[in-house]
Amino acid sequence: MIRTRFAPSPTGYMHIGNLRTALYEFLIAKSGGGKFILRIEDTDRERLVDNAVDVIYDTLKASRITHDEGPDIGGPYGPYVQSERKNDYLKYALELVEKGEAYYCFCTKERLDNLKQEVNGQTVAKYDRHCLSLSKEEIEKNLENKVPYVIRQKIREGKTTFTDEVYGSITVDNEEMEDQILIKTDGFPTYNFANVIDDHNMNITHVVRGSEYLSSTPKYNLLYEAFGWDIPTYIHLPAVMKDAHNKLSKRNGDASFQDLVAKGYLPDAIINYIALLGWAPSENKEIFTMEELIEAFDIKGLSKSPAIFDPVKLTWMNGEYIKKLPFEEFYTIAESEFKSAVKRDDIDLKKLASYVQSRIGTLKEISEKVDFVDTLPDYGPELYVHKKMKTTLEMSLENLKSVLPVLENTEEWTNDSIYSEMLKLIESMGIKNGQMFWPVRTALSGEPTSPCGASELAELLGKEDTLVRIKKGIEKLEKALS
RNA sequence: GGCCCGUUGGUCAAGCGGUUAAGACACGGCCCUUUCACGGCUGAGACAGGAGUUCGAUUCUCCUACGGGUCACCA
Repeated sequence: MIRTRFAPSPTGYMHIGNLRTALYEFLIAKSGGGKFILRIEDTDRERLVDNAVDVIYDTLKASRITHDEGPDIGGPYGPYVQSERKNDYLKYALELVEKGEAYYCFCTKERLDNLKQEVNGQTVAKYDRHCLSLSKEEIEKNLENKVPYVIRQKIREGKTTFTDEVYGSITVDNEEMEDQILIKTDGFPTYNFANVIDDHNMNITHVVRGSEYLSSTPKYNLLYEAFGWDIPTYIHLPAVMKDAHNKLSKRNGDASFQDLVAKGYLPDAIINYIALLGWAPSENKEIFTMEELIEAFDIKGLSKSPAIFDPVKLTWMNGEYIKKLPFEEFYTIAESEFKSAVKRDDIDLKKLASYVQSRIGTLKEISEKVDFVDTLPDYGPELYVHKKMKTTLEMSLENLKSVLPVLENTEEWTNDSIYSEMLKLIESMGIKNGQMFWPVRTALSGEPTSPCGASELAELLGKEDTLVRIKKGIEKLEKALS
């Protein structure tokens, strides 16, 4: 059975690349009827952040990426937090020391620093195996004297080849690798080591992670081989980029999942969009529910090259999701936006919302679409000139003047009756529809575009305000023409 | 710098030796239309460069260029 794991370290922030990795891990497991495990990798005691684990839970939950085992729900392979497995790691490291696959190292930080060299502005260092030649007696003595130590993996000579499901077969000369540290001075394992131990003990069959781990994968293999364990299937994922040169990252101030949600993006849309960043389905389709993603997912569709995160396309997709929402559901999630954007209490917000639903890419666009309701913007008279409607200032003035008494005499203030009254007037004046509707729409909204047409605006704003706004329009036009 | 990986329109991408090189976003035009949006139609736009293999290369191999990753007691 396929078992994948998402193994974030709790640093208080879930970036999009991370989330996409979790998604793919989830999809790989689920599309094969397997299990998806959440494991918290908190071996770096200096970078722990409060509540960071909650951010992880909340994000996964909102994304509908549900884990089958994890710290919060337990499971047969617990504990699922690395700090709670601390003692295990030392045991395994000592097993390797016993086998001659690892050794104690008592080198000081200073000595190690001296090994470092500058190469083209980059600090490069390779451990010189100083402690590999220590005698048993020296080691015993150091341990007795409580000299701080680390345990290092002894890299064997030769070449290491591994197969990645995305990148294919890769061979690296072991000369390229240094004797990496397995257990740190503080007794905690390094990420690489803890990863191998836990993945093995938790029966992880598919190791899925970012392509930045491609270079260290040979070391993983050497570790599996040293223990005599089966090597898992490797699936490395291309990076998610901000632009051609930079990855999406917290450091660059790029949006995290939470940021995007706060900006008015729907979690389902975000997931759908990032699923397509680095993966393509075999069918030509773009909108997927999570169930459909599970159904359609195939490792073969994974890409090798990095993908640039495009907020414009995300916004389009989010708009698609918003439009597809049943109105009541849309109103439930958008109500607060409408309430804070419209202070007037005589407005039928639901009606307004029904007009807005098909016209926004994100929830945050609501306020700019409905701002005109509370206060008529200070628009310029040139707004009345519309090329396609063939309207002019003079014509607009004349038509507003003629529609005013008609509206004043309209008793039943509904869209239908306002619309038909206006049509009657248009017919009697022998003008084009747009030549009446455009000036009215403009006078009522004061905006170049509005979420609905003239009669709907009139109904929405109410008779009193409608008449006031048309009179203001007449004044404005008269002033402009004088 | 060593090693590893990558390179199809502005972006996401299909393609897996023979195609008029899909599709989506964005962009232009048209239609629809009570403005805008939606929807429909349509246009422009790409195989990094060079060798080789082959009857035939976007597809296979090599080289070059460019880009990314990695070289920690960080993950």
